[in-house]
Amino acid sequence: MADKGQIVQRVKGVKDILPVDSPVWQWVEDTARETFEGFSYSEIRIPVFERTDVFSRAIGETSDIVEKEMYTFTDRGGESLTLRPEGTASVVRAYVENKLYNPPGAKKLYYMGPMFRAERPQAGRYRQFHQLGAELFGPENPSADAETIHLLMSIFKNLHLEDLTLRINSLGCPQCRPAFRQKLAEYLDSRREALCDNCQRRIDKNPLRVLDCKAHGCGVIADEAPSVTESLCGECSAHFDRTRTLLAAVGVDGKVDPKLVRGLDYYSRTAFEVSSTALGAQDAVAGGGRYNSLVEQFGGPPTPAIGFAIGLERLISLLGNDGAPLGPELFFIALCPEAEEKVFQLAGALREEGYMVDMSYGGGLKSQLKQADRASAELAVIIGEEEMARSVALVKEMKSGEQFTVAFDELIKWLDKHLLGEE
RNA sequence: GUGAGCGUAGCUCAGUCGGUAGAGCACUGGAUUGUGGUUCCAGUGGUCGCGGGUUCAAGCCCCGUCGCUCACCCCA
Repeated sequence: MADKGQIVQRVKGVKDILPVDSPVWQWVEDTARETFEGFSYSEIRIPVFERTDVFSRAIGETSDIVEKEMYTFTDRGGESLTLRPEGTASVVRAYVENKLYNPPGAKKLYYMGPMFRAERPQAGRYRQFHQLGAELFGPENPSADAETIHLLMSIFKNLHLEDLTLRINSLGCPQCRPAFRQKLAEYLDSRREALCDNCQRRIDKNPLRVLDCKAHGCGVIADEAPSVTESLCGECSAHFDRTRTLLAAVGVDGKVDPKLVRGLDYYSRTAFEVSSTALGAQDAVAGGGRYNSLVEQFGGPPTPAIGFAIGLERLISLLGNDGAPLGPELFFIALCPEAEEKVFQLAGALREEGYMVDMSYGGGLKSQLKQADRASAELAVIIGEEEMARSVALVKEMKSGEQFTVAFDELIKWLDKHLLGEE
């Protein structure tokens, strides 16, 4: 089968997260978890694959994701399964299936993990990428919308990301959206010739998408198009205003953008997106919105919900890589077999004490010290024949070059004092 | 799915008109038989992505192919 000795390459569009990069990932994940906890969220771990219809039902049969970007396969039982292209559909499925709507009230869930979309890779776009998302089920009040957006912005703030743009919009509800859609379609039809080919097709299929088309001509037409904001019904309008008032109260300023339209079919009312000019063409770091009918679509009781997802690769590319991996506190060097046994014993004891300990696996003193240096160790602990004979270790401070002779029995106490300043 | 650019040492890259495969960093050894990180000296390291073609001769030109990157599309 496999060609012996041939290098196997990773699948197109996937990435290895290497040791140099993992500290940043861990920091982001830890910071996000802390922030979620501060907002009383609990983690939910959803499967990486689902029955295909979980996604086609939630995201919309005609969306690009479902039509051409899903990794779908048939399992041994002949069932169609799909690697999750996003998290919301699975969380909703799990919410309904596990009856998390009982006891009644708000349910706050977050998740993080890999997602899969068979797109052509590009800067900020991969076939396996990672999302970190949150879903709030239950409340319909604008306070839920504002809190969710505040949570999202708090995560960025805690990661010290400042230069981000938050745009918000209201897409209306089943009561007022059809009228707007109609009005927009009529306007666009009157300007049909000036639109790009793609948008001409969208006039009937999904006229809202024309609003965020990047083609220059379409942008001009979109600017003059009837605005969603003016077409909102009284309730939607009040909901949107209240959301913005509450956001202002926590110091979050989002730019109202009537042209913001989200790609997934399930959104209603509040929609938002966070982007960065530092990202290139794929400039959205996070996006989300309200989806009030999805739980019902999945067979649950009518339950309004709102959520967002953050793209981790994009977010991390904004952070830069100033996360130098931490070296061990101690690096043991043995110069003879007897010393090696002693090193095993001492290193074991110190690891139990909680010290970060590494050791060499052989070589001369010179080469082993070089290894300690390369590992960025703080202290090198050298034990050879001379030291064995005297029952002492030679402890070298790598940065200064200063050396100390410490009796084996005294080593832990000496280190506590030297490294931690404890008596 | 469409388009463009790029594939040379572990890494970053140079390679003129088609004429012997290069540099810096890294790595190994020595100066120093038990002392790293600085310095000096020496050395190892190549399927020039892969396959074909043109040519006396191809890293360089031509065709194909694979990969990477960026953009369109779409989205996080």
